[in-house]
Formats: sequence, structure tokens, C-alpha cells
Amino acid sequence: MDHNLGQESVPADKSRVLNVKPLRTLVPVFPSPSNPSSSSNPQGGAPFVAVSPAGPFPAGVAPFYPFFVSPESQRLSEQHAPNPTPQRATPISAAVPINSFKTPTAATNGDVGSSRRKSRTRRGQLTEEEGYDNTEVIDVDAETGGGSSKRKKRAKGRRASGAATDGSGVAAVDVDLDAVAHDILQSINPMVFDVINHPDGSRDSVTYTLMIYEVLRRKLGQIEESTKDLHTGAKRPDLKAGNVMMTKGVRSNSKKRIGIVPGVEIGDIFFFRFEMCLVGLHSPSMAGIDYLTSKASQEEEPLAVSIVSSGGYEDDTGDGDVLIYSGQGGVNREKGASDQKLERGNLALEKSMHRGNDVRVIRGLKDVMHPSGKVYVYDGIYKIQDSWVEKAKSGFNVFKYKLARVRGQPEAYTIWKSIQQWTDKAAPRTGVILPDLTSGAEKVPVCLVNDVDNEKGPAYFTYIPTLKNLRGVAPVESSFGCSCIGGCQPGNRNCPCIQKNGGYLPYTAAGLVADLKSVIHECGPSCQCPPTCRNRISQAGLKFRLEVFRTSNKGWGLRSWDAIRAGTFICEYAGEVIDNARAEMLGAENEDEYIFDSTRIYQQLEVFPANIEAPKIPSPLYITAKNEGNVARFMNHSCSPNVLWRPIVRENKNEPDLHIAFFAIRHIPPMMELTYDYGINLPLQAGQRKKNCLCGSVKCRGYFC
DNA sequence: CCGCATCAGAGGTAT
DNA sequence: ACCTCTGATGCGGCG
Repeated sequence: MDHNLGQESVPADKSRVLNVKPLRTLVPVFPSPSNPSSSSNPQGGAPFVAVSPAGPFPAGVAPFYPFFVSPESQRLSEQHAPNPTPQRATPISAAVPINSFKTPTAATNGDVGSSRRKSRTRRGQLTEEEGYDNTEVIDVDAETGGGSSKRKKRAKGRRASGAATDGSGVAAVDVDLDAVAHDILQSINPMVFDVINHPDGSRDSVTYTLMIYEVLRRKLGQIEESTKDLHTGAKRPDLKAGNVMMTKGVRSNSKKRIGIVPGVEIGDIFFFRFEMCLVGLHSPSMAGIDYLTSKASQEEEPLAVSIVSSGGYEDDTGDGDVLIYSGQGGVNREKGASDQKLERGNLALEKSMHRGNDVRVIRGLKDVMHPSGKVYVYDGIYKIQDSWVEKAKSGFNVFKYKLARVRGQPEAYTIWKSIQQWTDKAAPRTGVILPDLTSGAEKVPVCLVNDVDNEKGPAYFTYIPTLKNLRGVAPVESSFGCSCIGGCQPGNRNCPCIQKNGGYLPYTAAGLVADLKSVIHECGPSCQCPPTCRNRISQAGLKFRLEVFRTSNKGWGLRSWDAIRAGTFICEYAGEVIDNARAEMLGAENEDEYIFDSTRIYQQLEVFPANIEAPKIPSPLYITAKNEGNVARFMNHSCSPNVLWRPIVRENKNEPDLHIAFFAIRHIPPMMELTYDYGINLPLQAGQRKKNCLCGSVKCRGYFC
């Protein structure tokens, strides 16, 4: 937590800054806090307060943040009203009609969004009751185009997934996937659809689309594996989730376009082909070449739009800015190999070359964290320089295209290449101060890097990989853990740990959090399952090759050499558990900038407001990482964070083992800073200690605690 | 650990 | 109806 208290402040006494030694004894040296307005912070009482955007807010507490306002209007409201009264932050019933879910009937989907938007606008002017009554609910099922043959009876009505959380802890046997998807879509903040349905994409629309896809995909996968023997469930959750999104029109940039795609940034990464489809980057669910037909482009000839290079055709080239791409065709399921023809994608590439058109390039790479899977890196705009025909090994003709990256674009694929070189020791990582600041305390080294200025490192602290809890925590209901000798199995309805999580394992097979549940119940000391149990994700230590680096204006920060998938556990907040009084004292006097305070309110995911309830955390948790801590102490604040924390309770007879775990909330490309929302203490008083926020996001609210 | 084969799939285009 | 640089899984070979 390297708050920068004004970059103008003078760095602390440099003589105290370490230069050698095991970094186990690194201790932070902070510029003396220049925030005089510290006042006592009466935050007692309220246990963890997580304000759902939909409220309700704690008595006497006003929302500090206009949750339901679009980024644009939000900026305005912040400019004009320092203490914004959220005009639209009215409570919304749990069941929100998804009135924007008109299935695009016309194949030319460009205008669908606008018509939908219009209806939404009109709706926005209705009174609250009218706006949320159910008369206009569109039955999602009635509109389901494909996959209807698979639909079963909806015995449980709209709450098929309710079985997962009804407290019985028993997963429903008869789970209707469409009903589950329906429920998830229903739980989405309607504001999100206003953003998504805009014909032109935006960063928000892309982010929301991907978040919804993730939740759908993981939920469907979770159901699938827990009901495997019953032949219900989607074998390919990625496809099923994508199909649902397409059918319901939950997608961005549905109109194909040449060149940049609004809201999709160079360097963005994807883990499924469908993700790129849903945000309008590359539509085909499998094919490598996307193109506009002559009809769609109103031209005489087809034109290429984007290509995915997945290495399937040996497209290797040493240069990160040049790509040799093979055409499509020449393989037939039954008839085997043949010559490729100048048609479809091949023809489109040819025409694009002659016109000198932009072509988007996505590079598919092997995902080192998940060797079976791939990661797709959007590498920006290329132009086709050359094309020719080659004889492939099979003896048949293959089209080849040489593409060169347009200059002046942000780095993307080359970052991956650099990291690979550092890994292979083919090139040194410059600016390394320490190769491993954990001194071996973690399984993976965490290097300390500064290629910005002359700071030699953070001040002394002791690196500890996990939480130190000297005082007992108030007991929750007694539990004695599970007896899953070989590890907890998805379908096991008798496992008490699975029951505590509502009938499903909280983590997917890939180790991602399946849900946005407020509290995660992991197996713990009183369980008989092995450390490799899938329900012990947060106990396995660091997996990613993290580095603590010097930011340009926020002191030290944290980032990763490895790409991090949304939903992945990153690390816990290690440190020393302290009590409320001590936390208040240290915090109020600005003696400790490394306090984690579970009572701080932070912006919840605005996509699923109704999904978020106040976590039933046994008691408020205060942790200081000033003298002892792990990598989490270096994570900076952002108002548009890419990381989120969740409380984790580990089964431990009468002594609940409470931890704070950090998860990625979106895909994070390598070397992008990891940040979470520190939140603020409530009630927020004028002049209360606040820190100026430097996150630079358009959603920046200006301060945090 | 790695490649290979298998196979059910999806959207979009072509017919 | 046809096409496709998927993605999960299982097998056999490799060192």
C-alpha cells in the first residue's frame, strides 16, 4: 500500500533506505504524511459494510458514490456537486426486468441497438414503479432462438439457481441452464444495458460485456461439473455462455467494422474466442479470418477485418512487428487436404492488401498458467504487405500473407516477447534492485525493480507470506470440516464445505472463483482433504511472477509478468491482525499507511448490484502490514481497479480462520499495475483523513482512505 | 510433459 | 448446408 501522499513531498531520508540485506527486514520509509486533517474516526459498530449500489445504506449514511450514473454524467456530477446526491441511486428490487433483451431479429444488427436504446430512454423517464414493474418483462426463454430443443421444464420457475443458495446446501438435480442464465441476466444492473446497447462500443460496454460473459461461463461450468453424471449442463460453457449472450443481444460493437474497435484497447487479452466475438473484435467463433462481405461493405469485393494467428499454421517470424499468416481452406473433414482457393477470407485479405486497408491482428499464445488453453493478445492494426502461394508439407497450395504492424501503436505483443526473453535469460530485466524481495518466503521470487528514478527500494519490513493472527477471532458457528480424503469433489452433496458455499465448490476447475459471492468458505485445518484440494486455492501461495516496481507518481506498485485471468486468486493480505482501537489510532495519526480495514466501503461491481449483499464476516478485520507483510502491501489504490478482495473463512473448529484474498476482476495483461479500491471509512466527515487519488481513471472519485 | 486424435459446437457466409 | 488457426478430454509415446 504505497500511498503517494503528494508527489511533491520529499522522499524520506535516503540513508535509511536499504541497499542490501535480506529484504525480509525491509521496512517502509514514508514521506511524512502531509495530511494535517486527521480526525478520529468513529467507525465502530458497523461490521463489514459493503454498500450495494442498490442500497440499502446503513442508517444515516449516504452513498458516497453515484453508483448508477454513467461515467460521463458521473464526471459532471462530481464537478458540480462535491457531495453528490445520486439521482438515480434509488433502490432497485432484486428482480429487475431485462427490458432491453429484445432478441435482435434482423441479421443486420446495426440498428437494433439504437431501437433498443430508444425504448430504454423512454423508460428512463417513467416513474420508478413503472420502470420496474414486471409488465414489460420480456420472457427470455420465449425468445431463445437456438438451443430450444435442449430446454427442459422450468420446474423451479425462475429460481432454478435458487437451489444453489437456498440454504439446504444441496445442489438442484434438475438444473435448467437457460433458467440459470436468465437469472444471472436478470440480476444485472439495468444501467449496464444502457451502456452495452449503444451501437458504438465504449470501454465500459466492453468491460461489462466481458464481465457478464465470465460470470455466465463460470456459473454454467460449475453446474456442468456438479451434474456431470446427469447429462445435463453444457459441455462447453464457453460456447453455451456465448450463445446466450448472442441470443439476448448482450454484446458490444455488433456491427462489424474495419480498423479500431471502440472500447477494445491494444494489449487487451482474451482467453476464449467467444470473448473477442462478443466485443466486436473478431466475430467468427472458430475461423481465423474475419471479413466483410461485399454486400455488407457495400463494395465490389470482400474486405478483411481481423485475423487470429494461433500458431496453427507455423506462422513464426522472429520479428514482433511482422507476421506471416496462412490462408484458410485446403482441409476437409472427409476429403482431406487440397489446394487453398482464392475465396472467402483469402480473397478478402487479397483485396485488403491492394487497398492498403487496416487489418486487426490477434495473436494466440500458449497460456503458461493453463497449458491446455490459449491466451489471445490484441496486437492492434497491421497492413498486408505481400501475399503469395506456397506448397505446404502436404504438397498442396497454401496462401501466405505478410503483415506489418502500423507504427506508433502501444506495445502489446512485444511485451510478451520481452518477458519471454527475461524468462529464458536471453535478455536481462533492467532496473532490478533485488531478484527476490521475499527472500525465498514465497515459492515464486518477487523482484524489486526501478527503471524510473533513483529510489533504491521501499524501507525495511519483514516479508511474511500469510496472515498473523495473534488474537482470537469471535467464533462463528462451530464446524468440523469435511472428510473428503481425496479432496472435495464437485458433485459431492454431502461435503459440508461445499454446502457452506451454497452447494457448489466456490472455485472452478481452472481455479477461478465461480461466483461473486461475498464470503468464500474454504477448507481449513479441521478438514481432512489434502492441501491440493480445490477448495484451498488461497492457501497455495503465490503462483504469478510478480514484481514490485517504481511507478511514475504513486511510489511503489505491484504488477505481474504473467497474464492473470479474471477470477484468479492473486494473493492474500498478509500482516498482523490488530484491533479496532489500534487501527483507528494508527490510521488517524497517519502512522501506518499499511492498514487493511474490512469496514471500509468500496465500490462494488456495478454490473451485479443485486447480487451483492453485506458479507457475513465474523467480525471486522484490521490488518497492519507496516512491519510485516507480503506483496499485497504494495498494491495501490484505484477507482477503476482490476483487483477485488473477498473475505475467506477457512474451516477450523470454533476458531474461524479469516483471511482477505485478492482476485482479478478482469483479465490483466502482463506488466499492468494491479490495483484495488481501498474504499473509504464511513461516515465520511468533512476534513476526515482522505488521500488524494492519483489513479487517473475517468471514474476517479478523487480520494480514498 | 507433449503431440495427436476425437468430437460436439458456434456464428457467419454461401447456396 | 457448409466452413473453420476451438477447447476439453483421452491416449500413447517420449525423455
